[in-house]
Amino acid sequence: MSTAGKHIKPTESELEILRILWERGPSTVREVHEVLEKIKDAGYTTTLKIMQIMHEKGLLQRDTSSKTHIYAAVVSQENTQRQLLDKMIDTVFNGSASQLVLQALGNHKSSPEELEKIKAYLDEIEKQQK
Amino acid sequence: MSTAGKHIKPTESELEILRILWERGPSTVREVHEVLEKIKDAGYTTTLKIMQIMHEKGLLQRDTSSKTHIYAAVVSQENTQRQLLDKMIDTVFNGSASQLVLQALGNHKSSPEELEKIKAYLDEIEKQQK
DNA sequence: ATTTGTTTACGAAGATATTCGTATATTCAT
DNA sequence: ATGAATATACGAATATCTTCGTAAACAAAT
Repeated sequence: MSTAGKHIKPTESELEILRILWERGPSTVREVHEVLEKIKDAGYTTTLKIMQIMHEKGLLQRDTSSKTHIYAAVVSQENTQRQLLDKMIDTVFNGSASQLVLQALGNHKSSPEELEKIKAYLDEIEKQQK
Repeated sequence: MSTAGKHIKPTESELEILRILWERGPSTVREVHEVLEKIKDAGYTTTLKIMQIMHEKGLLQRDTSSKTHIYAAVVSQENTQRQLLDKMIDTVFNGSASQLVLQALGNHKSSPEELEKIKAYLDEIEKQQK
């Protein structure tokens, strides 16, 4: 099964670490922890432990060739986003993606450029459906 | 603090029950359980327990005037949707609502009517921004 | 009134997530 | 080589969620 097909369910803590790894690319525990500390207070071994567990679960891969291991996300940000979004649409928005879209647009200021991008995308979808 | 301001975090099981209560309105444990059974196998006392806990947490209110208690959601569906969506935008989509919107539109077939509705809504937003 | 069925209350077991102390191993500077 | 700093490994405590068995309260039927 490819990465795209995996159905993953990172916990809150795991998601925080994934975000850092997506942002930074492959990193050591220390590097991840230093970023994490800024938004959360946790001990170093806590971060280490979670990353080890994530590795066991297959969420992270690690390079142990040097003493200081280097971890990297196995799952892509996009796939994770899609999975979590799909689940939210299903369980929170009764399966209606457009209901979610309307909520999202209503409660967040989007720039005119972003709105245009969305409209252009809608046009594209409509064309394809014809 | 009003209902709108509460920051709630229902668990998976709690969300399932909330959905049923939003759909049905105030209901007994038995009524909720019978719906729940269709999508999940769980014992009656399990459903009861979760609803009792939800009541303790303030997620549900209950009417104990008759022997068979009647439970109702304290939080509205819309507020819950907004809260969970906000959190997802923040933690999964790096704060970009439009990024989420594009994902949602891309991965779900929406009907032409729904797409039109979204476009109309976008037009409205743009007008307001002028 | 006794039985039968339904409901709530209580408590505890099992599962998972989170946290961290401590031990062990490794590296590096002296 | 010895000591200081840093890394990993391990295990356990704590918290939360989920599940359900059992008991007690209550209601309805016979």
